[in-house]
Amino acid sequence: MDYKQTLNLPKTDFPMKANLAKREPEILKFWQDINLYKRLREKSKGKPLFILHDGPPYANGHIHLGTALNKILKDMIVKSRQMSGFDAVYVPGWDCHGLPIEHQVDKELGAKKQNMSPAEVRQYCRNYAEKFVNIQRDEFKRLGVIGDWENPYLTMSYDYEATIARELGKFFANGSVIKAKKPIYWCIHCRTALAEAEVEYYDHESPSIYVKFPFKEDELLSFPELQGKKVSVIIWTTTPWTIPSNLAIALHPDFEYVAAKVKHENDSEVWILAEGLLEQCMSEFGISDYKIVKKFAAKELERLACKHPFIDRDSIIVLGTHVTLDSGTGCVHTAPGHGREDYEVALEYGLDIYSPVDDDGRFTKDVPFFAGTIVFDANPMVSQKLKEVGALIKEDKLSHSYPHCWRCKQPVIFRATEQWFISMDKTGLRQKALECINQVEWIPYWGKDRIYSMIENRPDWCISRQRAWGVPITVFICNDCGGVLANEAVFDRVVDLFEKEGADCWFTLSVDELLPDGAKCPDCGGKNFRKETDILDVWFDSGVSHAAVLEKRPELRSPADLYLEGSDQHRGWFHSSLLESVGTRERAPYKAVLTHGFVVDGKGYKMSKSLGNVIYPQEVIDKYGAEVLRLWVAAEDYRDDIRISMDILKRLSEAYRRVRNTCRFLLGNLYDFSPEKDSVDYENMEEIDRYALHELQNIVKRCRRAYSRYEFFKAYHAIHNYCVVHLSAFYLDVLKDRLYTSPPASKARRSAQTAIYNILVTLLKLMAPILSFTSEEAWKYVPGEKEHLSIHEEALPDVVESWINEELADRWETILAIRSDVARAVEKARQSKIIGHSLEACIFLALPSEVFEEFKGDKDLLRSVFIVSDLRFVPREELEGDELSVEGEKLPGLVAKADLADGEKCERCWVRDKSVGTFDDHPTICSRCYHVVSA
RNA sequence: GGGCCUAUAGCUCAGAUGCGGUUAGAGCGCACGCCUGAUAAGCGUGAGGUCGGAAGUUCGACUCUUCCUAGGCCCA
Repeated sequence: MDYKQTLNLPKTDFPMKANLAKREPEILKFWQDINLYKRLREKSKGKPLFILHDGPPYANGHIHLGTALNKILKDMIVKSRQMSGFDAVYVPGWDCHGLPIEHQVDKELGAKKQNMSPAEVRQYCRNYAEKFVNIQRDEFKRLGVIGDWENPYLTMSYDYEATIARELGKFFANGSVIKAKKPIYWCIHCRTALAEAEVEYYDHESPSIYVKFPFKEDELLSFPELQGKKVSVIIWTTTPWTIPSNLAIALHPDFEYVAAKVKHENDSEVWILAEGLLEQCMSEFGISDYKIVKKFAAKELERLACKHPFIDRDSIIVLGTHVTLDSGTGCVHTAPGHGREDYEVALEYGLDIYSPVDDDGRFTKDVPFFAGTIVFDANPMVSQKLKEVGALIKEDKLSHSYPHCWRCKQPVIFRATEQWFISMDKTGLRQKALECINQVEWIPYWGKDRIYSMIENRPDWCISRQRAWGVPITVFICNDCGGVLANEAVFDRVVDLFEKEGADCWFTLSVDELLPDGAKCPDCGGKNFRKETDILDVWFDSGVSHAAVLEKRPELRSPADLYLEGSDQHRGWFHSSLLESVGTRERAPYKAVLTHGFVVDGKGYKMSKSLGNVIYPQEVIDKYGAEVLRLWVAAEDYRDDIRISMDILKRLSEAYRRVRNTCRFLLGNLYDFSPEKDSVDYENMEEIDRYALHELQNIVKRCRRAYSRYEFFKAYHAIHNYCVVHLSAFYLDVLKDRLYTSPPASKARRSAQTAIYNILVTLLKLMAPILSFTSEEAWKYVPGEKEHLSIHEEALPDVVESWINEELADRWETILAIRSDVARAVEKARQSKIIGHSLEACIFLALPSEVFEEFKGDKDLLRSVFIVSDLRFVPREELEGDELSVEGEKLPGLVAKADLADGEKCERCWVRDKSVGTFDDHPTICSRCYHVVSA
């Protein structure tokens, strides 16, 4: 007889092999077909809202691991909150305006662009953005991210553009917008102002020159020892082209300066520089023969005037704490129109913000010798000129970190131009923002310090750009007096038009069509206007998303519960959103802000094409499936840098298989189980099954706590560990005998099935926010009636208090300790070739007396837990000295030994038993099986 | 150059409140073995860290301080 046929072996169609690359799209289609997002919304009506407001990625290019990580994290949060009883609405968005797209379009259009109107170029940009919105949408959906993908928000949609204009109007109305000349980063190649966020630093080779600025003759009257001498201040610069714009020389107020007598080109001269740099400079100049003739405190030289080396103009001495002794001479060449610190110190001293450079980077007509020259080309010419006038001490080259344009990668310049700013202090914006920061929960906590110091120290917000693809600064300039028309009526009119036609109409309609009736210049009463042609910084666009999305959509609200982005957004979106919201509403647009780190390679280095360590999401999806990518996001502590490598992914895919297989085994043993009909009441369940349910509650507790704190790595470890240690290696292994050999409908078997059914359902729900595909796939195989079509409509399991039994847990902790020591005894016997499978063993066990007292009546329970054929309690002395015996490690005082069990192996249940061979009609099976088979 | 952050076994994370105190724990991977009724599965055993480095505070530090190194984000 084939006794195997009489066993209840596991059966399931749930495949062992995931084949995720193929199966995931089927599950995605299922979600699409049932319209999961819509179903979730309908079923969640009336539940408390949880709003995770999506930060809009830029609609350019394909997604990368960073964006994938971000979206998966958001998805796991939204799903876990949804399953925790919230109505977790998720509206994804895209940032559509801005230079990168315009740049790409420039490339595609090439020369054709010259003949196109701004409106036509904008249409091209719009199409370009739309294309990548669609691409990225598909890529995000492929990751299993559930959201309102049919109705995302786009910063280029008409209503969004109208909101941008409306919000800008509020800043004009409250008086915080100012127009000012200010040095800003300027890309002469792109002919545009760049935000701080738009420059990147690369190494660049610059000239390095030391230049003499001679004192005016009568400036040194108070220093008799310098009378009649040729005295100069020595400066150092790596931008010779800014020398024509020099208006001052900055010294540090706390440094000591010296006048040193030197011989230079056969002339006796006196040079002034910082004492701390004297030696270094002299050796640099190759001058060994010098003598200090006087020392100064910087203060003594303040406001004295030097002569510009080749222009008839003074250069006065100013004091500034930005001066350092790291390099140069301690005397800093200051061109207020060409440097941030130069500018600031110039404001203090009332100097002109002089910047005689045009949009193309050419010197204007005011500049003698170099008018019309591109500034970078002027570098050698300036050096030459300085040499001619005898002002150049030394010329060299220096490789250093220098700002470059983020798009064209060309070096940028600092240049003062007329720009629009939102003032940080005029209306107290900075102070109010700092106060609001304290109202927000920052996760991790140090994010607060980070953004606080950024807001504390940032300059005014430059909101204007000289480009085409963006929302215009919708104000009018009076042709007669240059006054600005930016009142409520203007903005109301523009907002109306934008809502109907989009911001493009600013470019297609005439001034008269755009102006509200009866518009007059507030300054001169004039009626002739031109449009401002600058557009807004795109950070302003995304910064108003709380107004354009959270406040506008009925299903959302502001402030959001959570903003979640990479830690770079402390200066980006968190920052601009805060300023916009505080500036117009006096409160932060978010209650909490969560940040994650950056994706780096397996060694902790950032990913870059040049290092060749870039991994693309698509590679991972093709090879392992999006599920493994999700598991990666879950497994890593995202608050730090997040490492990824093919090795890490391989590990994760193995961990995935383990979890999947555990689910499969659970399913396989439920093929004939109906939870409604076959469940056994808790009180009637076997002890070990009740213990399993107790342990299950621990994992529920751990996961729920982890989810509530967004600590997915803890949930992942808890789930994985549970599957491997508790289920696979212990509980399920022990259960096999009972599940397989008992009569199918016996209470013993139904008890086990009741436990594993509950375990399975609980486990799948706990997994669902992370392993969204697999939990959904397995959900379909779970027996019994289900209320919902998708597991994502279910709630996370609650802790079942009545299943918690600490007393039972204590008892089983001891059993597991004994089991662990017994396993070592079994292993010893195995190594000695006495047994193979543990079922061949009989365990001889000596326990400490109090433990023995507790378990002496549980021989058969322990036997089954050890998965052996026989168990005998023996006195300690009987085992001591036996080379097969093992001392207890987990349970000190225990001694255990494994030996071959008596009797024959039952062909059906594989237990060795003396009863095998005693039944004439079934001579190869044991009495236990005999009763099952002959029943 | 400045601000913030990180650094525990080959890998991913721990030791539940951003607080110093028994021989630093898991899982994975690895090695060896078993099983062939979870089988491109399953089980067992074992070997691996002195907590990035140095100094200091302390009766005592992986946990506190300083400095250094490496890496990340932001800024210059």
